[in-house]
Amino acid sequence: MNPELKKLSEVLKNKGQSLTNPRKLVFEVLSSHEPQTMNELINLLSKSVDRASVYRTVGLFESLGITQRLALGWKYKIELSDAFTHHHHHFSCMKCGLVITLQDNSELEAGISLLAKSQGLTMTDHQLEIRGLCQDCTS
Amino acid sequence: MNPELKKLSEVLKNKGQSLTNPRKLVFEVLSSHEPQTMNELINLLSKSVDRASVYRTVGLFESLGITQRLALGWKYKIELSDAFTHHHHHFSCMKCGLVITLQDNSELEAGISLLAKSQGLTMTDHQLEIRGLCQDCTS
DNA sequence: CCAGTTATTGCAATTATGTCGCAATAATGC
DNA sequence: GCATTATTGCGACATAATTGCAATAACTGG
Repeated sequence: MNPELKKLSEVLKNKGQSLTNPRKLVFEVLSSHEPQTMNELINLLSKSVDRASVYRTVGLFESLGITQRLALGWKYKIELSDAFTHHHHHFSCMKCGLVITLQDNSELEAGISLLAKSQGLTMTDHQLEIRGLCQDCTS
Repeated sequence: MNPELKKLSEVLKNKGQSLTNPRKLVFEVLSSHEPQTMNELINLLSKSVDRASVYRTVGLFESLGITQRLALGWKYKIELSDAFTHHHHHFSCMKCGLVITLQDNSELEAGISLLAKSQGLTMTDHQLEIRGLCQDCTS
């Protein structure tokens, strides 16, 4: 079992949840692709997992902090949370829909933490989306 | 006519669009409330505006840059864009659902612009959501 | 490693959300 | 005001998401 899957298995066990086949499959798709819309997930898994189970699995994963939901462009998408990938932000091209993952930037991160702290808020998580035009669409 | 509405009227006229009653009403609800989900909008306006028109109006507003769509918590919500309010970010409490508007912070903004520029991307817009626990839910 | 127990799945039905065509209506320019 | 044109509301449709329940798969202790 690959290390990522092992981690998933542990997280699930810790919360009293079982590692089922549908859950493995959803996790694998999320591990190996860009952020997915629900429909993309459902289509990719259509032969092996039922629609309803994809919804239930994503719901579970979200409640356990395994995945997070982002608004990118006009649709919401699902991706693994920071514990399973490294923290990053996104750019979406509003013309062609391209999504680009942006490298972490420690100064920016520090600024964001500070902003939360200054308001007495406990930050568990954050997401930044930059919208605009990608290089191809700019020219 | 209040100054905000006047501005709306001008923007619409500039783009060859008319200022209709449904559009005024949708705009007024957005002006006077926190970011709204589509359903909140539809329910608040159910006596005066048809569902389909709310969708069409929000679509129009988005395409004209009057409103923008945000992912807050688990749902996407609609709010007036920066031209009609001042630029800001959001905090969402993942326990009670409270949404807090965070003051603009010029250093943070500069960092975000820089990040986009360094990748050769043209930024038209961005949104930051900080998630966590509000003061009440922390204690 | 097997059987019993319990959680999870797949399926079908249902509900919620979003879109579309079209006749009736309201807004704009003159 | 009146004619012209865009917009609305309505009903029908399409898509997305949720639910109940019987069948099935995963976990536990022996």
